[in-house]
Amino acid sequence: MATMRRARTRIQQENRQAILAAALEVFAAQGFRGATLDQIAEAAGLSKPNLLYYFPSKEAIHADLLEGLLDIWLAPLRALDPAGDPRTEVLRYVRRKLEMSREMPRESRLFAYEILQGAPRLGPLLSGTLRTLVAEKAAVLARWMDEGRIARVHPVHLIFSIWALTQHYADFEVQVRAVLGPEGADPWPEAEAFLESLYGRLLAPGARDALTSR
Amino acid sequence: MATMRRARTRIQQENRQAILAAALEVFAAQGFRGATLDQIAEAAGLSKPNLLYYFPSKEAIHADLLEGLLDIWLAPLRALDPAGDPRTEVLRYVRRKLEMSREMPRESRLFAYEILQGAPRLGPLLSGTLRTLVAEKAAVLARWMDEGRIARVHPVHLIFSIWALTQHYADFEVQVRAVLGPEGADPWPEAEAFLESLYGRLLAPGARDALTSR
DNA sequence: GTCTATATAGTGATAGAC
DNA sequence: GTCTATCACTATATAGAC
Repeated sequence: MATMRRARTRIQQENRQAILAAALEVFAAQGFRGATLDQIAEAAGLSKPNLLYYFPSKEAIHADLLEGLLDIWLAPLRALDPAGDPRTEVLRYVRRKLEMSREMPRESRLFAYEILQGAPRLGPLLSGTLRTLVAEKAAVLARWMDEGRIARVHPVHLIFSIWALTQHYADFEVQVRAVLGPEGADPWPEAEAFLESLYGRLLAPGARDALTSR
Repeated sequence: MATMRRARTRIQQENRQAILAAALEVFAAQGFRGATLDQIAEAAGLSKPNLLYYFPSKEAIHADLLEGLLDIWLAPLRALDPAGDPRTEVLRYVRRKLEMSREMPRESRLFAYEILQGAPRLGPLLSGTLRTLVAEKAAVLARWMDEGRIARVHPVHLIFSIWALTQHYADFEVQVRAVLGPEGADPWPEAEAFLESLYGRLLAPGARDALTSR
């Protein structure tokens, strides 16, 4: 009757989750090639052969992790509401995306490794799902610009900028902390304040570029 | 009399350069662990043992590449002139940094892999050289803000934002191109225009945040 | 200086006892 | 289902002929 999950027992489900959690940790720290099954098995508290009882290969574990990631990653952009107030919506998107970097830095790095390598696994999803979603939301932004409700900038690059700025704090966290120093303040609230200023000023409807002497 | 370089003959110098160029290509594409000596040797047009005649190990090649990189990478920030016009200086910095991403995407990715991994090799330089330089230039920016010549934002995060935005176009180029699509315009001029708008508006002295309904 | 051949270590994956 | 032992393969690095 009920559709059965592949993993039947409680222990099996827990072990699968433990493996995925361990693998996320290791892949995010070292990348796919840098990670070894030994490390993952130890972090998961299992023997290597036992780990391979749950997943057929290292590749399969990695694929499992990536599979759901893009959807989670894009949820904040999906939530951008065409019926909402433009600046509120954009600023909320920025805040949510930054929050995800703070709460899920390992997922961010897993994603960063994948893109850096040329997206061998989720390449098709980038040209498919991702491209479609960005086109849709860029159209919403463009409409808001047409209506004069936010300043006019290239909407797709606006989205790129939000990705770059928010993910930077997760992916380059080591550098951020090295520069701020051991006594440095918590970077996250500073980052949030900075990004709010930045996008507040960028999108203010009356905004015009400062004179640039090129 | 003349201080001799270690590599004496012309061929040796050329081979060394060929190896470094090949290694940059491979490391930037696959990361340190993902790269193999076979790939590097083939790209350099040498046999693997011959390659190891020039460098004692894979690690040594990688170290050699990283060694000079930080200085090159930070040259544009070093060039920020405290005596110049604030907005001109910042916008020039942004343009130079973006140009470096366009002209040296492999170096950018080599650097990105290193930071993602937790900067195991150039960690000390980040807390030393880099931190000092950023502190110095942040002080310049802060002075300009005190004088009301550019708008007040957190100067260090301002620098972070320039790094994040410019390097994004090199490190995540695959994603940028996937989203823009096969027919998409050349992203680089678009990126330059976008970044000029963004920093022009962010730094305009009279700029105030748009009202944000949090 | 450059090659062929090979030593050595590490890693993904499997066999088979329990 | 889980373990010990091990295979097969790959990759770094070296030895020694030329």
